[in-house]
Amino acid sequence: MNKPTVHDIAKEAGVSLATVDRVLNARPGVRDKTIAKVQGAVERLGYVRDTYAANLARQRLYQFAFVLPEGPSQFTDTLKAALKEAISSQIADRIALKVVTVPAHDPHAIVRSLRSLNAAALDGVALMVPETPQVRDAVARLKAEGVRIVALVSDLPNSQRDYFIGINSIAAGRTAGSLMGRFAHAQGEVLVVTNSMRSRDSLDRRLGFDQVISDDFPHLMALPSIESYDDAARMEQVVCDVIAARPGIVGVYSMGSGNMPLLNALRASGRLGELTVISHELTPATRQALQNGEIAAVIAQNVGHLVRSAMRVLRTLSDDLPIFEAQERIRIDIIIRENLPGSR
Amino acid sequence: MNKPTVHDIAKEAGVSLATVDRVLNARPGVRDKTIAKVQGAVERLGYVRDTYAANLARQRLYQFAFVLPEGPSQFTDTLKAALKEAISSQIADRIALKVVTVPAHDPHAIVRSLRSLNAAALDGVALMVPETPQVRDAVARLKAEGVRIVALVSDLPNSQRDYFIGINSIAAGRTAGSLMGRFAHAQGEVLVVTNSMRSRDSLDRRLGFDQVISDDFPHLMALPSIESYDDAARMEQVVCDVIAARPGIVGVYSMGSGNMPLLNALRASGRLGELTVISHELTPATRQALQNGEIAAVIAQNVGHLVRSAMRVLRTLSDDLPIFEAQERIRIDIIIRENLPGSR
DNA sequence: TTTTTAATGAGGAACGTACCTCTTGTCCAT
DNA sequence: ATGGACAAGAGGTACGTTCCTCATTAAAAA
Repeated sequence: MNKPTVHDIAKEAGVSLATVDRVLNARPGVRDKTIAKVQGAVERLGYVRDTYAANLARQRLYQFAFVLPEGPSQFTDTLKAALKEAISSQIADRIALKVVTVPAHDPHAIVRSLRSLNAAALDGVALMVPETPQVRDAVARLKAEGVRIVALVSDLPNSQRDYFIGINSIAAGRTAGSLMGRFAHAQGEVLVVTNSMRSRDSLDRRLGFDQVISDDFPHLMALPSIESYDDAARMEQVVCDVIAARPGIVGVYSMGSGNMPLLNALRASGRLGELTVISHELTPATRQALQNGEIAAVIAQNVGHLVRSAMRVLRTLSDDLPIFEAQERIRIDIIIRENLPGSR
Repeated sequence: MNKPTVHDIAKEAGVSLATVDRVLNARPGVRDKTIAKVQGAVERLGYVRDTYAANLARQRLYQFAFVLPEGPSQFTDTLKAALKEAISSQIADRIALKVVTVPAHDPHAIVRSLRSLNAAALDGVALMVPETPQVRDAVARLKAEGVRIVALVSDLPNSQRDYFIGINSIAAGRTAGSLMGRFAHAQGEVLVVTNSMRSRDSLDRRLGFDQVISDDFPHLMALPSIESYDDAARMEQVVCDVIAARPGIVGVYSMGSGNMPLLNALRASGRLGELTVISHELTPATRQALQNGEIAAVIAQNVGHLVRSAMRVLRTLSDDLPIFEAQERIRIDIIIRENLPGSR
């Protein structure tokens, strides 16, 4: 028995091809009774629309936009690289991609960018921006115009996003905490650094980290967060000072970007060897530090999966098809020197 | 500028559609000079064949077979489940799948199964069997008949497989060793258990594990491997005995399947709380034990990725297309309680 | 030069679906 | 009963590719 086609459905339901087409594509002009007949046939034969033939016929070109934070960040750089790579693969078949970068900390500029998108010519948007009331509104507007919205990396829990693709930040923080607790044997303090605690991701990571440290590893004490506000020099200076001032520090948890200045400061302190360093995101800097044994572990999300998943989900949403959740779940990767993936 | 089609190529190359088709599908009857003209046009326009339209026209149905070890193993069970799930998704579009189970330790039975496959009606085979001379020959025979071969989970390095999908066992062993060394602080011995050291995977994992332990963690000493030979009762008994006899044991490394009897024995010993247990493969048993805090970490490979990758690679090989390696690389997952993925 | 052979052109049908037009049928209100 | 509105049928073209046949041309062999 071969895969049933629309013709088989028509025969089975005792209606014409045109009617089957009307039902399948939810076009008007069909009685409820007839709709039921067709749907019955669909279920009896186990018909599934051949998406590829459909897109071929429809001359479908999915128009997606990726909105990413601009500015120098190794993480977004790798993300963009993954995006570029995906474009030239089968994954991006029939997908026209537009990448827009926005200043991450300027909600108004973000909204301006979102508004400048031509919603009419757009099927979906993947958004990696902090959630603000303005963003929330912009998302609602896009949704209203029929654009599918996917939150990427950091969720927009209070917006009308259709899907979130990324890892749970609390769980990521807990993972970091657990590794820190097990790796750092000696009693002592843990330095926690981040870009900015104004971001929800950082807050959640810190929350998860603290939960685990205080519950399971009483020999450690997590210090208040140090924030760099994207200022590498400042970060380096502050970390240097704190490390010098507090000999009780046994571990460092880096929650966000800016691992390069952090590592520079730690190297300068001469105490890197005795510290257990755990950071987020696999970038050239953290990869190198892992290899050197300077960082004990990196908590990461596979950017390749991230962008492929985003494209698959946007496409699936655009087709009003159900999402295969198991395939889209992004794992919290723990990376140490020994399981560091190859060249990419 | 839209995606170029065969018609555009024909125009650009100044030949007819038929000739373009002959060139693209490597059919005979075209002069070298003309082939060059067409290929030049292809490159200039950046033509990529629309695989879906092609398969539609060709009425292509990929015929793949998965050859998996039979017998009670939670790992192969999850693998089969992942396979079943993939079949009902878009991934398996135009793929007809046949799953064959073979007794893993009987090379002749494996070869019989492989021979019983109708090579003429088969495009590709994914093979998860130990490599023996007989298997090697059977693979060569299938290859000769034009069947693409992918080694799954354990490689067939000396056979003519087209691709290997799985993790590097030495690296997996090193990862386990590194975690063991960092998690188990106290000086002591590490018990190493496996199903059988006759399997290359176990040998390699042990090799990697020992490298790291002896190089980086001199406070630990890995004991000789205990083998269960698929005999749960025996495994339980031996582990019980060894645990009782050696109070210096601080860690347990389980390299293969059979985590259930191992855990039973450890629970019975009453010393599970003080032991650092690291095992392979995420199964219901190891998942439960992770959640209970009985196992410290699991080294895993994502079976979902495994089967999806296998299907993608087989399809790509069947189409004589280049493989997008970065996408097919299977990561060595480190799973602890905190980053245990959701329900599946 | 003529014959043979190989290389190429021209055109069309098919794959499963979408979407279009035009026609026919059915039912209800007037 | 008749018009109108809506439901359904019938048939077509298109999408990009494959694969087929048949005709034509150019080059090599006789």
